[in-house]
Amino acid sequence: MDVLKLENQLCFPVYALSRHITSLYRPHLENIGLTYPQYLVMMVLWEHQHVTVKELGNKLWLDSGTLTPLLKRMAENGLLIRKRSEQDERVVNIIITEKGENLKQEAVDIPSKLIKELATDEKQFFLLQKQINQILSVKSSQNV
Amino acid sequence: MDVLKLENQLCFPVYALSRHITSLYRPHLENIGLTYPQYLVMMVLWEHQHVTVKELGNKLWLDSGTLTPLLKRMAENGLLIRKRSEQDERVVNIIITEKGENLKQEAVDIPSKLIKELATDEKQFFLLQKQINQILSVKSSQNV
DNA sequence: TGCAATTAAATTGTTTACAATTTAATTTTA
DNA sequence: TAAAATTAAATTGTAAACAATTTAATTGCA
Repeated sequence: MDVLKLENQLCFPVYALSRHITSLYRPHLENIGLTYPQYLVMMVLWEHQHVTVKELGNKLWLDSGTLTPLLKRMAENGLLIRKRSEQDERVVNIIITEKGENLKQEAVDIPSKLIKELATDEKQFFLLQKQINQILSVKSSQNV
Repeated sequence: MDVLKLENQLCFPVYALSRHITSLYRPHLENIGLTYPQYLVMMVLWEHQHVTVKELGNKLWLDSGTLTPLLKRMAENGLLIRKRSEQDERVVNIIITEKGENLKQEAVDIPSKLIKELATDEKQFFLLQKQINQILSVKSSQNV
């Protein structure tokens, strides 16, 4: 087996599926004014109301180089507030706003829509990780 | 189950794993002067020697907006030549150079290194897609 | 105590991604 | 055959990602 053939790669399907999933989310998230990484931030805030940038980075595996500009954009859109901690001036707290809280109602139907788009039924969705290649071949045949 | 909790997402692990894999590739690819998407292009060229931008886009699921600047950088690095087709002036052919061909020898050991870094043995690697969450939880515990 | 080490964000610079539009060439069809 | 439709790349603009560095605050320890 030629280990440098694209078809023999196991990493490429993960990379391609990740972008495919993001593209499925995009139209739904666009309706509520979010990008996919911003949606991930909102999910953390819907659960916790406030987190530090550091904590957010640990949960999403993103560093401040990615998060700082992303959170500034979200603050401009009124979804959260960036507030430097008074106990430790190095720390920046990210606090969800009323507008951010309200957005949850508009987002609540998105996951079920994604399930429908990614797979034919819920059961198949929960086997997703086992079926990366199969789903990619479906997308592939749709595109050709 | 709260469908908007991060821990209940099935798409986030795919997104996180994809970035994790890229970060594992990075030091190896840096040694031979490639980024991960550029490495994907080289794999196509090592197999086919020449392709059109359109064909490359179909294989990698990337559009000309991504590929054009990426291919220009690779052409600057001498890995390939961009040559507009004479039969159809709309088409741009991407042709691998001698330097690009020679790079394959330097890349040939990378996949086996990745297997070792992603999983403990080759068998486990081939179960990768079934184990996304498990591998992510390993990475998670390493990071905390 | 006071200086070195560590830590948290921010900044800088480069490289993807990708939507939307533009440009130029080729096909189709009225 | 000439205008309309289609196609392939390129361009423009925005938003991630992330390495490397910088800034400023806090901790640790000599």
